[in-house]
Amino acid sequence: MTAILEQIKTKVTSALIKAFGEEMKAIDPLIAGTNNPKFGDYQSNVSMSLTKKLKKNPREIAQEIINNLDITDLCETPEIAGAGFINFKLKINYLETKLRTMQKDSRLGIEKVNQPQKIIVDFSSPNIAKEMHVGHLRSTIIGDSIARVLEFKGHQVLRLNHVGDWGTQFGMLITYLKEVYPSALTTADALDIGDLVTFYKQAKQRFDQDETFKETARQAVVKLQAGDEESLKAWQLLCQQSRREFQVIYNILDIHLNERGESFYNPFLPAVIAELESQNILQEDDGAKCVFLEGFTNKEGNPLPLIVQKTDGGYNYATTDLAALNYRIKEDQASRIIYVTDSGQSNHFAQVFQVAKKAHILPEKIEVTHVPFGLVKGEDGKKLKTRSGETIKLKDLLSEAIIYAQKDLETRLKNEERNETDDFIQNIAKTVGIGAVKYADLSQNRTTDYIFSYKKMLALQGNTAPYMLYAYVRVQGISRKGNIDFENLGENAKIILKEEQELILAKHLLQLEEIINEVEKDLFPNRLCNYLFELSQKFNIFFENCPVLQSEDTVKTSRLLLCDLTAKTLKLGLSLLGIPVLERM
RNA sequence: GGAUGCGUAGCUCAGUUGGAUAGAGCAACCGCCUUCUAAGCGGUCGGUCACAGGUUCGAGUCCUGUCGCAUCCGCCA
Repeated sequence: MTAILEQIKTKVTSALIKAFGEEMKAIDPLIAGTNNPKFGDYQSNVSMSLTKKLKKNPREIAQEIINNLDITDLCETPEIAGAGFINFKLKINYLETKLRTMQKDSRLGIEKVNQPQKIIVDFSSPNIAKEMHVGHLRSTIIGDSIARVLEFKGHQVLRLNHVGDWGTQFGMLITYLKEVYPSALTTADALDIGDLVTFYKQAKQRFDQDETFKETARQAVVKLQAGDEESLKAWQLLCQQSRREFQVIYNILDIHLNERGESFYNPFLPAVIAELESQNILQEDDGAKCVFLEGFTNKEGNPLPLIVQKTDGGYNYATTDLAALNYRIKEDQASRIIYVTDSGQSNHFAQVFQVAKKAHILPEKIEVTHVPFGLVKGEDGKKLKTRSGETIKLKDLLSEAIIYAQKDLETRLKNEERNETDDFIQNIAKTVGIGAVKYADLSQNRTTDYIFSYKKMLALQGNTAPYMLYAYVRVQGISRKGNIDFENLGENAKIILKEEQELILAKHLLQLEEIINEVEKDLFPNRLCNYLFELSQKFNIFFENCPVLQSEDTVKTSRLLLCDLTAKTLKLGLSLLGIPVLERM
């Protein structure tokens, strides 16, 4: 089943060719949804754009397009309006049969892509020996949703957790632990992860202040990178412990990832340098090996280098990223690579990609995309911190959301004099709490900073997870009350669209595929959120105005089908955001 | 100084390759539960789309400049 927009596009294009010749093949027919029902459901803006080319007035062009258009299966006769807009109004019986087809299909009529791509989504990426904190929230949630959408479309997705398990930080930590807590380097779990973080901070302080310590730490990195056994053992212990901690969070969030940290690429780093050298783009500057960049300058206006090997011989993250890119293209055979990191790294990625292109590591046909996102800020508009100024641990943030949701629920149960089991309450609190955190993040255009507020994300009205979940619950309420089995409404059950509210809901339901295709292409999950919010609103209006169970048979069946399709759409849409639904709440 | 992003209603934000009258939610005020979960629905109020030019049939959207905010800027990742 092809999205309606695509079908109209194809038909208008062939009408253009018929009317004005083969050269119209390259012209985008400029089809878009209308912003006002009086203009129908879709419009083409192409006539206005062709006036110069064809030396005719736009309404004339529009008329010729319509004369050559074969669209009677989809739409009423198109009308010309305003400056030369062509308005398309979908036929009701077309809507009815198409909706029924969707409702019967487990994928709701959405086809998988013809040519699946191998796509890498690089997201989450916490640092070993540190706890996951609020800074990892967005990458984890947005990356997961993007991966889910691409997987649903049938692509082969490799979800990579590029954990920070290598580099200067380990030299620092190992050197410091050797001094103050040597058993942590030889015994598993000798330290609590929280203490490890404390030691890490102290190590960082020493590193910044104490030159001798700095030098020892640097040597420790070199030793580690050279494969020193004692260092490797210590490093592995720290990694294992962190890994288990991360997994707790991933379990709560229901996120699956393949860990492939920076260390994985360690063996390939020298080859990167050799490659850059052989292509004559490597230069030495102040003892460091660099590639000089185009379009990046320092304060004096001189070109900025990308440093790939430090004066002490160590490698840094640019080197790792180049090696990773090379590996992902050559070994993983990825044709699209997506990096979900904060927008502060935009420069870095632009630089790495530039060098990779220059060095022929990155061919033209491979699509690499940095998917940037803004900061998480507190309600005061500043970077989110605890009251005492500490970074907020992700674990704490998530449990607080669950507690908040539970309190809300318990107040409501009390007011409504409902009695529910503890299991029921726990389950709802978790689903609503975690769903709210995810949804709040995903529903905002990711490029901007976003203000984190439990109160807003858990609000029962507005563009929030609870609102969406409630719409779903309402449908389930109908089936419970009426003892309805949605899967057994009869093969001949029909959707009949009569009321205004039914039509509005129906037309919106049909847009799902267009939206998912957009997210697949542009990687903005907030479009999907917006769609689901509008769907919920439209369903609620339908629910208020169109009684289901009390209606006479054919109307009742038709409305039940609409309810079911709405519920299925919400469930699928939310699942692509990583949010499960509830039967009751 | 340079790079990138942002500036839309009192607040939080949408706004699709430029398209017809710029949209939600919150807040404020007014209505609707003997009917499928009122965690809902309807209504009222609220805008020089930062500012100034430009491009064109048409600009919140594209270009130039100005102002403001944020993030980043050679050996951390």
